[in-house]
Amino acid sequence: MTEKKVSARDCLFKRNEGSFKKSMEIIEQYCREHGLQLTPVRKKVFEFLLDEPRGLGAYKILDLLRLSGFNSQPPAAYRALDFLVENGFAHKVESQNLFVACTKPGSHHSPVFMICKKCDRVSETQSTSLDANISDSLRLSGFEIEHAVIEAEGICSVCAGSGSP
Amino acid sequence: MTEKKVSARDCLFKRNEGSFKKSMEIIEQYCREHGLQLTPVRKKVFEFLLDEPRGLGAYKILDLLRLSGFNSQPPAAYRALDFLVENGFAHKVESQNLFVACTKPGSHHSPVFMICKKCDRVSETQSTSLDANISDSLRLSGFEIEHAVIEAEGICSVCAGSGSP
DNA sequence: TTTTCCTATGATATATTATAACATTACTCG
DNA sequence: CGAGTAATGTTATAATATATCATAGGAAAA
Repeated sequence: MTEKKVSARDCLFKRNEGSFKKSMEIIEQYCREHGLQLTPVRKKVFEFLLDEPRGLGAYKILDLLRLSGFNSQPPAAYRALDFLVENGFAHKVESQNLFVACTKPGSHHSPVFMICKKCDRVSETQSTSLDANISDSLRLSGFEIEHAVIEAEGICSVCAGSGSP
Repeated sequence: MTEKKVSARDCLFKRNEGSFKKSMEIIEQYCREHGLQLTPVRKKVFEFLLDEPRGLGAYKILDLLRLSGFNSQPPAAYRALDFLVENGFAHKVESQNLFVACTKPGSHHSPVFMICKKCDRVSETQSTSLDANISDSLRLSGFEIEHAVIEAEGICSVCAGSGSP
């Protein structure tokens, strides 16, 4: 209960190269094993997401693609994002219209997001007990959950700890 | 294999006139007591929301306003919605870009939505135990929640045909 | 009463987010 | 090869949301 409180991706304010490489390797392997095509544009978009803990809007991604030599139109970005989201490599944060790399790529799960209003960082956790609670609570009302969007806005521990914004 | 969508109005639990009037009366009183101006356009938008359990998009509301003789532009709809949401009379369902009347107007709370994929009906609950769980879970990671978006997609009890609501 | 201020609304324009539709490429597999 | 599928290119447009400045209208101060 002491170790796994905060996702590594967000807790520290710097991306660590080890986990970056690891995430990329994980999805590369996953794609090989599942016959999925991790095409250049899809891989690039995943890189962008890995590199931005605050998440990226689709049009920001489009800009970045163009800067990287992909002369893309909106559908190119959305298609890459669709691929990443469908395969569990990324998530859409609905309340912000923004996309983030998944911290557990390839595993199907019900993510919980924490969005810091000060630093805009988006952290992801998987709270199984929370999921269970939601399921229980809503199942009591006879509702069969297929998917849950859980997004908390507030102040992250780092920003709360530091005196100034 | 396309399953026929059930019209929300054919759904079992129909909107009942008593609770409609009650909601309107509640927010009228609340506005009187708090010096808030429940102007014609604001009141009309709240009526639209009360009358549509599937929720309404901002531009649908704009259409309805025009049909009601308000010759409005988008900001008119968004301003009315801002007013209703800020004062706890309505909510935005982020994952659907759609607005619903609040079932507990005037009280500040953390709503949980259930969105049925078959009948599109949006139901709101307030799960205090759920809130507590989310708070606890995230507070463990040092995150201070200010607001939580919790939206479950699935099949409602009526559409599932599974027992009582 | 007139002025002042504040709130709400009107009106125009534009920003942002997302998808439809159809053409083309390219990859795989028989 | 040739047919079929997946991915991408391309154009256009839909859907959602906000910025900005102008106008109106009532409450309250002067």
